[in-house]
Amino acid sequence: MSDKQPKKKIPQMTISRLARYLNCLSLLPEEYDKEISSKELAARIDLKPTQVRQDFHHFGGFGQAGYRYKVEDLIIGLERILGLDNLQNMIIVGVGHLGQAVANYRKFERLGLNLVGLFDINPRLIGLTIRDIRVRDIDDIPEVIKEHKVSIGIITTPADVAQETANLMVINGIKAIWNFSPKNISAPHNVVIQNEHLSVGLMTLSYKLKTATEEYNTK
Amino acid sequence: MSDKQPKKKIPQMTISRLARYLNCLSLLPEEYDKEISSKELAARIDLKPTQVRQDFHHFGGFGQAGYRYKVEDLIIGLERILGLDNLQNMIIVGVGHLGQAVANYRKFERLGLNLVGLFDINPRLIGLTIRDIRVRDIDDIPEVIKEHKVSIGIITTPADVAQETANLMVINGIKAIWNFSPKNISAPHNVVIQNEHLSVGLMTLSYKLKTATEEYNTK
DNA sequence: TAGATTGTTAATCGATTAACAATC
DNA sequence: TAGATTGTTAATCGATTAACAATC
Repeated sequence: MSDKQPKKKIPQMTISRLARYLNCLSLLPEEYDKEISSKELAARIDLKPTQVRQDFHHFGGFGQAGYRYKVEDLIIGLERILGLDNLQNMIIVGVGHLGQAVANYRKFERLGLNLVGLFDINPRLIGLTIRDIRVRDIDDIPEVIKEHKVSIGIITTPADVAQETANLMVINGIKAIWNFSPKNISAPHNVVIQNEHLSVGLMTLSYKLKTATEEYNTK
Repeated sequence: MSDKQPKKKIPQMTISRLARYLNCLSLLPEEYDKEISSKELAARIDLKPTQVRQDFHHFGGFGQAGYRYKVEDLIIGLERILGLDNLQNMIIVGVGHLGQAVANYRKFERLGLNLVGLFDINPRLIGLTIRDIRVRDIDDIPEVIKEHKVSIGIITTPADVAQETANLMVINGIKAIWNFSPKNISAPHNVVIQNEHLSVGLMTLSYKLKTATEEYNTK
């Protein structure tokens, strides 16, 4: 009953929540090792139980009326929905601090994401080894993409070369781009782009701080 | 007409879009130097003109019927709404690659956000100077917060010390926390928290890649 | 049985889009 | 005037929440 393909488009917000459910489940303490209810899961990430069940309902549900969810079933189901069940190879272009920070992100392996290449133009960085991967010149990108069937490209370059980096990735067949540069990049519509714009988060924080301060001051 | 205080709670999505509007406006090419229409602005970030006007309407609007928006008015108005018009001081705790990447983020100054302290426990890092700021021991945090009236704390520590770092910030009076560690942190409800969880973005990308591939395969 | 649970439909709520008067 | 524009209300659309049958 948990294998239904969704007919309708799944809301973006539901996808974000699925990611948060999965995160939460993988960090669960001992006592929830085996089973968890929608109520308990919801409480842990500050949502309502019906929200959890409705989100799962898009995919036919992961449990059975009367029983609580089996944690293992949830994890496996969510991973399959999110496409984390089959291995994807990734490269990082731009090995400054941000690129090295991303390269050292510990969760990649567990998510079935495999880093196979690091690239830069800076001769000082080329030859360095990070996480057992040697930093290579960007000229080697086509070769590595072909050799490892890379599907995901991560851009951690300066903004002014982000677009040409994306172009290079697209030409060589990359299907998804995770963009950390502050500029929006464009690509053919069959290439998926996820922008990670720090400024949006920072401005949101600033807004929350402002409104919280105002509330406090008028009390 | 652009100074109305909103009575009702502003949707989170509206705030994110305001941030994107502001971003877009600050990157505008010459020809839009002076004025821009809701249609043009919307097109640049893939939205509908009515969405833009409705978002602005929450705050009473920024223009006048018949005229296009004055870019300068928009920028000033959005900055004020987002709380970017008065200076805030920030510190970064954790000066690994991620911390250094954030410290080097170029937009801070323009957004009225002022980095005044860098902290770590690693003796190798303490004493280093980044962006004219000397890395200090975390024991100095209380002193610096008091001296500079720091309101924003940025956590770029490993996950296992994220919560205690947050506690230290809260005790010393910090009002907003920008958390880059993969763990959710908790704080009193009068302290604002913005989590920046990479895994959510990465899982979203993975989901998009999966569904795009499926579509392609069934065509 | 009583209490707790999920799946699922229906009701509510909120956000986006459309329509249009007012203005230039 | 005709065309373009914003502000603002109304209509539509979609997402969240509530309710409840089925199940344990």
